Amino acid sequence: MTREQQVLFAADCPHRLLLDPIADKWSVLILGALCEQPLRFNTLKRQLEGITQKALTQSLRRLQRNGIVSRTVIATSPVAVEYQITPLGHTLKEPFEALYNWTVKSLPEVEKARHEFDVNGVGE
Amino acid sequence: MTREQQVLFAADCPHRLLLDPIADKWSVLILGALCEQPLRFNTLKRQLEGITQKALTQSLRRLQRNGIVSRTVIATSPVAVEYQITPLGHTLKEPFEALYNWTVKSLPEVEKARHEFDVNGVGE
DNA sequence: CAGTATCCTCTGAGATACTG
DNA sequence: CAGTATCTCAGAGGATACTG
Repeated sequence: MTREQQVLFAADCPHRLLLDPIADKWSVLILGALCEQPLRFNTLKRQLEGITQKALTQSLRRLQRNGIVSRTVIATSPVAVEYQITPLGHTLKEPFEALYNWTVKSLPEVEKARHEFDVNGVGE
Repeated sequence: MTREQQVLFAADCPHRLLLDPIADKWSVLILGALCEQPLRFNTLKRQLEGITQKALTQSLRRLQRNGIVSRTVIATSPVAVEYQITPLGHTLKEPFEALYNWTVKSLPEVEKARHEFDVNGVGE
């Protein structure tokens, strides 16, 4: 193993750990929505069909803490809260898209492999 | 939201779902190890400090089913089983590295944001 | 050696109700 | 509107024992 890869794949590497709170299912979807435009809590919730209030709050807090989104309270009545992607958060778009492009390109081959496996089993 | 992004971030998109069984913690580490050279079950286990037999077996099966690694039984006594990355699996290296490079570049700014958040709270 | 099989724990996701 | 507080419950994951 090269030195580069030892670092790249070390389990406790702080760089890799950084992805854990950012790359989970809901966070990626939130990022996608906010990349387009700032959104308020309930608008966001409506856009992410299936997310619970609790999950949305938790994800937003995590993203905010990591500097990926910002939270702005607008003192109307009732209060409004706007979430917005930060410049740092915006730089995530490119690597995420690279990964997404891989899935688009590879899905047919993966599906072929799955079918093969499901028919032939683990192989002896 | 552009059409492209609606696709990119749709929760039930089969392309995105493809990442779930591949991009989890152990799978990435296994991929990293196998990228260098084929390895046998217990060698792999020793290299991934902290993984249980169960988790390793499960991850390897999942990766095999998705066409990312291949499994070869060598009929010695006792039996040997060699795991090897497939050409398809190898193409994952590049997008994964792009993401890793992002973490390296962004960690300082993220740490600054975390500190800020932990001191000032959510902000009102 | 390379796994299966079982049991057990314990987090964490979801549903529900409440509030400034 | 934008959350917090509580409860419950399934299931992921660990520890242990067994096997071709």
